Amino acid sequence: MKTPQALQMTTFASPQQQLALTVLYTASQMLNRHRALLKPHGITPEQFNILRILRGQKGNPIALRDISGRMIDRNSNTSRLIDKLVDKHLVRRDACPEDRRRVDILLTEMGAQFTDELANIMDAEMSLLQDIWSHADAKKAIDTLDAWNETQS
Amino acid sequence: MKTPQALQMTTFASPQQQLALTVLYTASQMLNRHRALLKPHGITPEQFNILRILRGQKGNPIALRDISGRMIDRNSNTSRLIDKLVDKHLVRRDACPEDRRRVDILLTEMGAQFTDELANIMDAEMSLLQDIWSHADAKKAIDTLDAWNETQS
DNA sequence: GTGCATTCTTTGTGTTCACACTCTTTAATT
DNA sequence: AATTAAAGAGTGTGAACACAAAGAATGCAC
Repeated sequence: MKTPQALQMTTFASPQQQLALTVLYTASQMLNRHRALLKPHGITPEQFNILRILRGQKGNPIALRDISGRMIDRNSNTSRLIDKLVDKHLVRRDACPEDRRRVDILLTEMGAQFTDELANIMDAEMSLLQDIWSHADAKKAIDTLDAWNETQS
Repeated sequence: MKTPQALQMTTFASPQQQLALTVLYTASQMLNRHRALLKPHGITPEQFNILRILRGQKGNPIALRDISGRMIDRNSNTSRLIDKLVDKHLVRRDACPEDRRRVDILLTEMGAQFTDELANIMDAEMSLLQDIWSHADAKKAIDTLDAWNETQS
């Protein structure tokens, strides 16, 4: 019973098509798992994604547009996600001196501490992957998926 | 430059972790692609997913509960998605004679024809995958991802 | 039969997303 | 310098989702 139950009943035209559905299914499950892990801390995976990007800046401000570029889902909703984080006092909005169109985003002290705690939890979860996937298999699968990603725009 | 731009700046703790992010990223891109393909026909990937399941039934009714089970995203919103399809006259809701808790879902004639047209478009898209992934690579990647899926509940 | 847990569907609420648009500010063109 | 084009951030709208709770129907224990 290797194939997930949700996809079992389907007959696949080709392994390629099956892989496409497996990727969609796996990503959905992963996101659910992350959501469940973060929920007790009152934050969503989408919001945590932004916190993680800001954490990588180590205190330096970053323009909102650069955050959008590094997000998994490029969306036009970064503003609204930042709103939520500002409401929770985890993040600060500053005017950018050089270009007044831009807005710099910065972790607050509280936000930095909060992000560190969550990062530990997520790192622990991520480290479990090493028991599931071998080094070589992971690299091989990355190459395969990236071959498709390259064809996109 | 094989790695997608959105993930380039990140330093990965391990290939395993990189694979996890690559899966999330790839799925997001795939869904965007499907959304763009279906949009001119006024339907979303989520709605088409249901139509495709119904098409597999070849005219036989199927309980709403079974549709939920076969969807990529198990959600509690199947009712509302069906609502949209009923509004478009693509699908019919019938009372289930044996168990009055259940609701049978059935493609209308118009829905069956509409689904066939869309299925052709999506099949054409899916067949492009064969130029990108080899038979063996696809199978290998499926095995890798399923190894993780098995660990989930 | 009566009571009670279970199954199945629906609905309320809040969040996130895509798409399209506006507004302000900067850059480019002439 | 004035006009036009482009970039960046925010917002209105509709769709989909998770979570939770409701309601109706079934099955089971007693």
